[in-house]
Amino acid sequence: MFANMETLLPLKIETSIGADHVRLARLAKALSHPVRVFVLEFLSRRACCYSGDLSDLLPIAKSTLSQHLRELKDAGLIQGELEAPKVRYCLRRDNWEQARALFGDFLGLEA
Amino acid sequence: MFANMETLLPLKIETSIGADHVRLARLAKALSHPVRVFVLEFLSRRACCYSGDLSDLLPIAKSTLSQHLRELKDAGLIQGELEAPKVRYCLRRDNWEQARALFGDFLGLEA
DNA sequence: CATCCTGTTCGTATGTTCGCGAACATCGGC
DNA sequence: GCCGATGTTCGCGAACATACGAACAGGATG
Repeated sequence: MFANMETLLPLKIETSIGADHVRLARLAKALSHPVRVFVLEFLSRRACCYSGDLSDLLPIAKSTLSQHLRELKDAGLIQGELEAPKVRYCLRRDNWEQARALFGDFLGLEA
Repeated sequence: MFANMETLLPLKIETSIGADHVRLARLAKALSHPVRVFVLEFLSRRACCYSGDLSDLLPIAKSTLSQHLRELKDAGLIQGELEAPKVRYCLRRDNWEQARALFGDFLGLEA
């Protein structure tokens, strides 16, 4: 047997899955629900929108929408600011660009 | 109140989430784990590979890898053929192209 | 200050994902 | 016909995801 058996696993990790794989998977997870895809597409066209705009369009409870928005926020893809009684959501352009770059690289696409 | 209140929800569905949102979310879900991202990237470079090749590289149990491969197969992104004692996995180019098109459209990227 | 409007958070229920080892299936070779 | 090599499927527990309504928070407005 190998004396350094316990070192093999870390070696495997290094030589296979890297930070970009994890990052891309994290982004893909954020995109892994139709509602979140819709929200991102919606926001990528308009500059910003209110939570209520989305709630009017989507056939889900407000609490559910709020949860999806939080996931997008946690993934760094959107940001929300309290504005009067409403909440204004915008795309986070910096991370959106990073996402485009990562997916583009992975899929062999370009801007 | 509206007399046709019960028709509003289907209307919402039609006017918001469409088939492409669902399709993209389905693909994103397949990409939502680092191991699956790695496998796809690996396969997109080489034409095909054996399950054992991946097992040698990845720090996970074979049964776990098999599960991830099945998910990619269910998503239509890869195909596996039994070849002697091994299993040969290849990218499904047709659906891979469709995935590239969907993501490209969504992200505003071109081939 | 009470109220309304807009969203978020909480609690809960239900199902899905992830990882493993054990057991099983399949095929070539002895 | 049995064995070994290679993967898949099964069964399980822990963790996470999805959805909802009820309850809560914060700011404008009467």
